[in-house]
Amino acid sequence: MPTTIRDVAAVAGVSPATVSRVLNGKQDVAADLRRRVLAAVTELSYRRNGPARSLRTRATMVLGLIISDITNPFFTAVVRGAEDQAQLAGYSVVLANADEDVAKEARYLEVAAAEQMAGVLLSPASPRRTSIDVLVERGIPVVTIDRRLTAAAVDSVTIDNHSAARKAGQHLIAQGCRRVGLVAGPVQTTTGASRLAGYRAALRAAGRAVDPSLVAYADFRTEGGYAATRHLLQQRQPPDGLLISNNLMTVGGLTAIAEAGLAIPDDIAIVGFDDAIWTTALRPPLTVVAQPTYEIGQTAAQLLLRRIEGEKFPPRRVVLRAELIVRASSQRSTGTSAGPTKENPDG
Amino acid sequence: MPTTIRDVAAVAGVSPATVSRVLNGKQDVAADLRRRVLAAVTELSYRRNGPARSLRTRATMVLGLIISDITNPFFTAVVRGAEDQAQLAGYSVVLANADEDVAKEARYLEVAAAEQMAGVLLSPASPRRTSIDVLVERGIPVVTIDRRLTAAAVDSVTIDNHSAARKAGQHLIAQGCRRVGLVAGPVQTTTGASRLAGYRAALRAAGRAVDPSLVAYADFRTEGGYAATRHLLQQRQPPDGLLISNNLMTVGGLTAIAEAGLAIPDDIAIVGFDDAIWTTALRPPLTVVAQPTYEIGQTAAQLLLRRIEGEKFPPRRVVLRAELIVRASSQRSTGTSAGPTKENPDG
DNA sequence: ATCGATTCATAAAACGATTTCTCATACTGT
DNA sequence: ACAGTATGAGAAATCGTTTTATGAATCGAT
Repeated sequence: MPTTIRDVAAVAGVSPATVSRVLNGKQDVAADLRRRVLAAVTELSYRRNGPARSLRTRATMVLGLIISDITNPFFTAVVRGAEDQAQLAGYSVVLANADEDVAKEARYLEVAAAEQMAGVLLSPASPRRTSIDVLVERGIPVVTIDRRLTAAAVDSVTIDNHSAARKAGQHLIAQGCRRVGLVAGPVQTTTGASRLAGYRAALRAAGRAVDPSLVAYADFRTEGGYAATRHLLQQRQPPDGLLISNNLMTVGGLTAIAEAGLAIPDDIAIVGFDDAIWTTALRPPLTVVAQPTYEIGQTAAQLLLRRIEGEKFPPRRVVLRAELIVRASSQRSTGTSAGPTKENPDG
Repeated sequence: MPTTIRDVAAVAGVSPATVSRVLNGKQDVAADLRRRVLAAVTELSYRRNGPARSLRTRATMVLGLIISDITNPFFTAVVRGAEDQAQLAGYSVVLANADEDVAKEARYLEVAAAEQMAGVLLSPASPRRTSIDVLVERGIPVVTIDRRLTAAAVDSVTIDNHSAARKAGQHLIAQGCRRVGLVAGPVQTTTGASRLAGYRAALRAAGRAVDPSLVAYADFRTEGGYAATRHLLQQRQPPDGLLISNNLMTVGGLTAIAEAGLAIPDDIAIVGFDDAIWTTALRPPLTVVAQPTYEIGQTAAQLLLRRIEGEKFPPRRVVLRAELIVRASSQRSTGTSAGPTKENPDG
């Protein structure tokens, strides 16, 4: 039923081999033959059979994109960058949602291998327990995004989490916050750990002690952020400035703060991670560490495509710069020369 | 280099045919042979070659998911539902972002046909100009989500947009809003049109005239929502209640309202569409028409899988119920017995 | 005018699985 | 004990494309 390359060849009066060459732009085919073939193709509205092609060439035009949480707007923006870039090169993108689950992730990596995908973009659920051996064995290139793997020597595209978190912390200190807290992500992810380290560096740079009671750990999810923030606010000496390590947790954190009846930024100044669309709809608008999400996806896809083309170079670690966007949620009316305004309810 | 079915057959001391039968659970294979095959499979860590399999069976285990805007959280939630469901049945999901562009969409539909995908989930960019003929010709089933196609007789999963918008409108009226406005989506989408119709129905049911100056049209995007809302607020008689037809436009609308210095809900009561994660982080929390996003994806995938299995039934139009979640952004202190509080700036 | 070099198209062999068709073996019933 | 029937396994064809190896034809140069 479906038209094959033979049908096209018959209509054009040539052999299947010639049709194949025309379609792939290979070698030289006489101009008139090429025209006849192209005419036949459009006449029959012929489309190559992908699987047959893949079988023969031992390669698909498909990139796997295994991300750890598809509901996180950060990743969807990354997906968009990768997808646009892939499409430019004629590749399509297969999306898989590993849900921060190493087992589920492993299953998808196997699928990628079985389907002979051209390459895989991966935000590993764990830097140590995630194994990409299945792909490496088969020569399928991998680029990790947002996070790194400890063992494997593969390309990665991340942001400078440490310095971003440090800058955010220093900003809060400069705004006059006496007790700067942190809602940290899982320390077993490289992002979680780096942001925690950056926060600590900011405190040290300001000559302050790192008070463990000002750090709460959560799981990068909304509920986790809510619980962690609540916990911090219930301390005897709650924070008057808070850095939250990702956008979902920020949503939870803001809810907890609102429930506690605290005013932002005067009772507590807030800096979040990731510049989601809704940050400017908040009152006050949210100060954030903006990650170049689209660019992350784009860069990672470019790197992957170069590997797929067979280009050789030592594993590259691309680190993109995150930017602190200061908005009202962290700007104290009191400014740097802050007096003792700690117990100052909103007027 | 990669191990094939012949290698497995050799190790197990059987024919490739038997290996195939074991792997597909076909017919009866003697227990001891089956054991030997399975042992060989694990020993060689053999994985079937997907393309070869697809070539022979003329079917892939891949579902295409072509959505109109991947940055819209509504769709990512849908994706998640579909993806979970597909995975349960052993299918993987290929994601494509059509960007509300009919041409780009057409290209992806062609790819789906060429790759012989098992089925396609689609949120059509246009009810009329989107053509799924390429797929229908090849017998590839299609289920549309969120929107419908006028011409094609395919299954669809949508929500009851009309009644949802009507209920939202009636709620605003019940809250004492005198001038209920609408930020409408593109009328060429079925969702945009239905929500507009539902809004009008609410006004008519309350015995009010439909004032065209209270309706602004936009494109389902943030910037569009911002511009449309600004436009409405600049009217001589601006709305004191506003229904916004999707979540991205709501973000823009809220920004415009904040810039105008209006207080929610007293100056203007707001109801948005889609219960995104951030709606509860807003102050006041946002009243929304909550769509069962995950369930939409799930149901659509189930329907598609049944079609793929070859089940026959007349085209089904599944309509899921959306729910109005009333929060503070629409609850007037004045209640139903509202007095003339129209020109009341925030205190 | 002939030879050699070049161009361009075809025939046929892969690619790795599934599946039809065939056949050997064992088993049942009389 | 024998004919007939299940039963299970193998040989080989097939899916639609790419690609190598082969060969025909054209052209230029001596």
